[in-house]
Amino acid sequence: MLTDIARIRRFNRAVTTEVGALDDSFLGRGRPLGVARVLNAIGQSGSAGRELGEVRDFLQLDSGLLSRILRTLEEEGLVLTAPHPDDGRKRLARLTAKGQGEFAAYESLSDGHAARLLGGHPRPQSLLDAMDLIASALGRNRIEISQADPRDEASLYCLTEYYSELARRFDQGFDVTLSADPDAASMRAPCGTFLLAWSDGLPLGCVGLKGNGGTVGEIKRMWIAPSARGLGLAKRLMGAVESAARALSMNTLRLDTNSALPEAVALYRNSGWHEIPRFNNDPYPDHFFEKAL
Amino acid sequence: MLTDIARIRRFNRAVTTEVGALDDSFLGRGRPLGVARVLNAIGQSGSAGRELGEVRDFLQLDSGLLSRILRTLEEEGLVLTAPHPDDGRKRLARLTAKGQGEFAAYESLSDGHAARLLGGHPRPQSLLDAMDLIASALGRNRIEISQADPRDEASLYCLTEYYSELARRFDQGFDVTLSADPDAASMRAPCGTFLLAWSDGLPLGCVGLKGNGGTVGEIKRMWIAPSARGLGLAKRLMGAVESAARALSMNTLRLDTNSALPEAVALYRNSGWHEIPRFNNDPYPDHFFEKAL
DNA sequence: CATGGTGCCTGACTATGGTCAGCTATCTGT
DNA sequence: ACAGATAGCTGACCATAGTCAGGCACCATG
Repeated sequence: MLTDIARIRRFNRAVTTEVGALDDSFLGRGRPLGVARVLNAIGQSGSAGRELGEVRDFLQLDSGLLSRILRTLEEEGLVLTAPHPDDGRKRLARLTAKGQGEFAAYESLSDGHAARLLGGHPRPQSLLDAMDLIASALGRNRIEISQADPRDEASLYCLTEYYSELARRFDQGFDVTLSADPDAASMRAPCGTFLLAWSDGLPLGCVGLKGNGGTVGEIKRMWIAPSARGLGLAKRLMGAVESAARALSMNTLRLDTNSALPEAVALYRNSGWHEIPRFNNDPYPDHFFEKAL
Repeated sequence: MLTDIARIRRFNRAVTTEVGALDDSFLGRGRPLGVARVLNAIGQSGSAGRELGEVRDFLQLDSGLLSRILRTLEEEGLVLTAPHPDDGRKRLARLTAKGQGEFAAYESLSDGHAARLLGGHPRPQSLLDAMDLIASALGRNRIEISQADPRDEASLYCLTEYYSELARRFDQGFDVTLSADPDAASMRAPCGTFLLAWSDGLPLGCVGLKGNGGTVGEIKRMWIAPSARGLGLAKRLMGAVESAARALSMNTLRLDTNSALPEAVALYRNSGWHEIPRFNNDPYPDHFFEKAL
């Protein structure tokens, strides 16, 4: 039978072959895979250097093995290690100029690979969306939530996606400048906060907490990337933003939303929020919620 | 910047981790990966046995290495090898009953993995579609065209998809029983043929050639899976079916189509077909083409 | 029936990844 | 100051994968 499982197998085979090919291209620079992986792990962290423990966790390497690989890289003149300034037991590894060159060479191998794949496809955007969906499905446990500035690039990316989704879903369209606080100024420390959900370097969702120093906060701009919907990320983000609110000594949260976003309305109803009368003059919302912390 | 390349990288990382996890689960049965892979390669070919050369090509193994792995499997009582009946130099490997048990255990590990992935996702159909799209993009060079019976399961799968796509795209819907030759009887040897495009066990497209023993043939039921569109597969299928027509001593091909399928009309116009007057009473088509071979 | 080619096997060897015990230096808490 | 924990290093060891030359049996040709 042409089961779903056959389709997954085909995917696995295609991807395994592809990953193998990528590994082979990594071997093209005359270095064993393990060494190349360590070089890349160190290179990813920029010039600040990276703690060895971090590298070990990231690559799942044994301490002894990493140590030996580092010696190899040091002998090649690609990596320097130095004691950690705050903790003499730890060491930091960083790339030398030569190491940065090698790192860049690996990067461009892998980028070229990606560009070739995209360039050869008739619908690159669908391909990327498909990749996002699969990466989210496979990596759902590795999504991390962290604080950010709403003016950061990743935040702006999420907000732009959010606004354009609102524009698509609201009958009357959406213009952020008509909404209160369009530049998110009050979603920063010390009064508020802004959270991003990250998955392997790609932001998958955001939520803002607007405060004025008092005990009442307002949740704004909650958005989840389409590829990550249904994985429980909205609940996690809401939980995280409630914790942040408590940490800012708030005891009441409010939010507004629109019935054109039924999944959001349902989420609020199912997680302890209750409807209250309109509390602002924003033209878009038609539902208003409050929650006691 | 949040480039497309960052998204591909994230996909690569997610998938590499996943493939690693799959490999780990393969190691769960106390056998090294290479041995497990050979066991699976032999098991896939059913009870007939598989030529060692085939296994070597499939797994990209060195002859010596395969030989040793086979000895391991024989010692474990999982595999039997015997000389090839037609060529004493070759050998055939097949699973013993115990080997089939182990093979089934590996299969169910991998199926369980797949089922868990699908079951844990809110939109399994989107996930499968995304996998198809990616597998087609990665494996575009490995698509093979072969002859089939239109009553085979894979053919029926393609035809069903084809009919339901027509039903979606035609304003008036589509009912195959209103069309001439609904059961594809004349698309089989010796007068006609039916071709399938295969990618790693999944049929991605089909085309029928209807003949009556004369020099005029008719192309019917050309369909390409959505995930494989734009990769040039339609051109390949048309080329293959034209060769098949020549082999059946045909010198003229005809076909009908509908302006609701503009990509098909464009393909015919761009590959040597010219429009002719209606040549049947089929209720659906509104364009008719002919090509001299 | 000789010749060269093919498929498979064996033995010898290497590289890579990975494990583990034990060591030193350093930090943390009391 | 001291005990115990922690981070990293080293040496010794092992398993797996992979390479290569040479050999044997068999096949296809003339």
